[in-house]
Amino acid sequence: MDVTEIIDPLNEAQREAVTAPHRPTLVLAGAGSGKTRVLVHRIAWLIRVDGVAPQQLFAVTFTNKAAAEMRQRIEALLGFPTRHFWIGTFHGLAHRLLRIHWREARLAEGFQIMDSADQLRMVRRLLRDLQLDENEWDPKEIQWFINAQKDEGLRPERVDDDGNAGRRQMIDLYARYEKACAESSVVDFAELLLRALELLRENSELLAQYRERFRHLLVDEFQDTNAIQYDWLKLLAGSTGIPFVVGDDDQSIYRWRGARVENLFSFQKHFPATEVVRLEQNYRSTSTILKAANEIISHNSSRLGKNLWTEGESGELIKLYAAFNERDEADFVINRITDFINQGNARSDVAVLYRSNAQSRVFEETLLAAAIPYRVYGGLRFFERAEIKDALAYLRLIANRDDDPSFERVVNTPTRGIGARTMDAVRECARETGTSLWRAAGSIIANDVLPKRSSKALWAFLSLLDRLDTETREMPLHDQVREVTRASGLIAHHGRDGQLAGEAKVENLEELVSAAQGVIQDEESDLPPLAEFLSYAVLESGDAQADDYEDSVQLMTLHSAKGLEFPLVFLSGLEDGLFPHQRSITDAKGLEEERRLCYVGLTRAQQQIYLTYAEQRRLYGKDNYGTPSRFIREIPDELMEEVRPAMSVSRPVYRRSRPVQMEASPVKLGQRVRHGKFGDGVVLNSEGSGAHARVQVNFENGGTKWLVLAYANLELM
DNA sequence: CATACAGACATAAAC
DNA sequence: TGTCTGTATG
Repeated sequence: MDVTEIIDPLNEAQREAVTAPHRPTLVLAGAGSGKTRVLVHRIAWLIRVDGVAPQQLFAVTFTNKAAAEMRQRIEALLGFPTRHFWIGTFHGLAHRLLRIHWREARLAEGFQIMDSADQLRMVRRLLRDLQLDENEWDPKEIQWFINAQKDEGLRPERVDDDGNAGRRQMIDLYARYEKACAESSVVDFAELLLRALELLRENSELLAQYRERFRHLLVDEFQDTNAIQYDWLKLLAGSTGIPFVVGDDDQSIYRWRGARVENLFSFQKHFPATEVVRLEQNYRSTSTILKAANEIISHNSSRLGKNLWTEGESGELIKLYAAFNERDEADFVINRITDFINQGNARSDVAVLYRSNAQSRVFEETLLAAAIPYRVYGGLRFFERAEIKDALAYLRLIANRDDDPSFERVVNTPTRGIGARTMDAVRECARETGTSLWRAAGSIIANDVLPKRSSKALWAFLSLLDRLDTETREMPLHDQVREVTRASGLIAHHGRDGQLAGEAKVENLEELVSAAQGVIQDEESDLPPLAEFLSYAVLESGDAQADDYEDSVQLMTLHSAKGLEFPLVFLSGLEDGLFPHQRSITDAKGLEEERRLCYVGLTRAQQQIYLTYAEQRRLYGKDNYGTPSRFIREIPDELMEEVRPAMSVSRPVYRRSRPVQMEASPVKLGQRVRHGKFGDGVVLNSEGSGAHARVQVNFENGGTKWLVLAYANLELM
């Protein structure tokens, strides 16, 4: 067996991880240390050397992009297709399980998935039905609440109201929301995970079957897992499964989205025989950049601890530019970019990073003025565009008539004389009889309670859908999609307006037809092509500007930069209040996450990084006078040089001042402590105060533990 | 029923 | 400040 291909390109630590014995393995992989490579080679090793069958693998990532890249690299290494491998996102794999076992999961066969926008509409409708004021009950907040509970694995019955009336109302809304979802046979993203978890938890035979099958559970970006995702892993692993997780606590930047770095800390405790491998050699950045990154992140306390190093050169110093205002900042950045391009470099080798999306505007305007092509990450994606969602709503209704959110969306799009009064009557009827809008509409027509004209319009809509269903059922998917966009009147509707925008919408609808052509059938879940396409549209809605192949400068938030790398990086808006963001600045955990974000930003750069801040910044129409970010101060002077435009009056170089200490908790994160029984360790986390204060300690001789401060008798060192 | 206008809203975002 | 959403209006 030729294993050189798998082993040769690896360094010692990577090799140790890839060839690790079949027991729980935790790979702590620093930025640019070859994390994906390790996962890919591990899978190849398991198959080629250890004789593991592909169907015994269960490999999870967070994005479709990461899953696709993993697939592609495995195929390149193994030389055969991985179509039937269980490699995908948590949501994608959960969905696959639910499609196979929809009956056991108590779902309708044709259940549909709602995206966050659909979910918000659903919440709004619920509030309207209950006649609750949207100003008092913020739909977004309710949506957030519901998702947060689901992310923690909590059904309404199990959420504690803390004796708080407002909270009780939220819980009630959550319960009603669940009921509405069930009546419409729709599930939201969090529901996919929770339902799949419950499916396995409540069906011991199924669980046994899958435990037997999936022996090797591989998880990418483990620091980003939330409570249910970790529960999933633990449940599926049982005592026989072999988890192999890769993560970096220093790159955990999604706490606000439910991610728990703690999962990384408690992994060893849950899987006692865990082998830990640290990947600390970096292949991406110059040593100057790495030193700065290491230095910054060392100001964080709750860390497992890692130190990146490189065999590479020290490279250029980090450049710091103090701009007068945000326009000056953009001018400076774009001038540097112009120089870089004029030296013969590709535009796509440059990234401009910022903390919040609002900052992109000035850069866009300046790039536009300089006629430099650019690409902004984020924004509306193809399957999220209004006209596409309209078309999908028709298709969803064909697949599942009870899909209320879709019904609401298109009953009167394009307009067909079904107004607010008619819909009020339909909703009222649906609520009273506890059925879907579709059924309610049918019975309202039958009972003849509406004015003739309204009744006729409603009937026309119902029969349009029935007709579309029967007439297109036997067609190939893309023909069905084409026919639906035409017969629904959507094409005519957008084509009619004669505007450029309308033309683009028609083109998008045509694009949807081609997208339908490319759908690949999942053999195991055996979905009809339409259902396959619809779930693909929600779960894999793709990039915002997928069609942009022109060589262009990359503009994105720090969050979307994670996982990417560029020879030249600009880290902009380094002002206290902007980065770190105002809303995280007063909270120790929030601030540490901001610092990790800064660490992520720095480690994106391969050769050169510029840090910029503005002394004055106009944001949302208001002028702000910021102080330079504290993160700048945390970089040693000798790694940085201040640059100023040739013409400007010289000013004193920005001086470091004492960092401000802010910490309410009795024991500081990062504090070294000694315990009578467990020995020495480092405080990773803390919660509560006074008699209830607890701290999480990472002990040197194995494992992390939560201890009640009042009893633990910890000795501070 | 399309258009105009007022008002809300702006941390980050994958599925 | 600019954009998006919902509603008032002709």
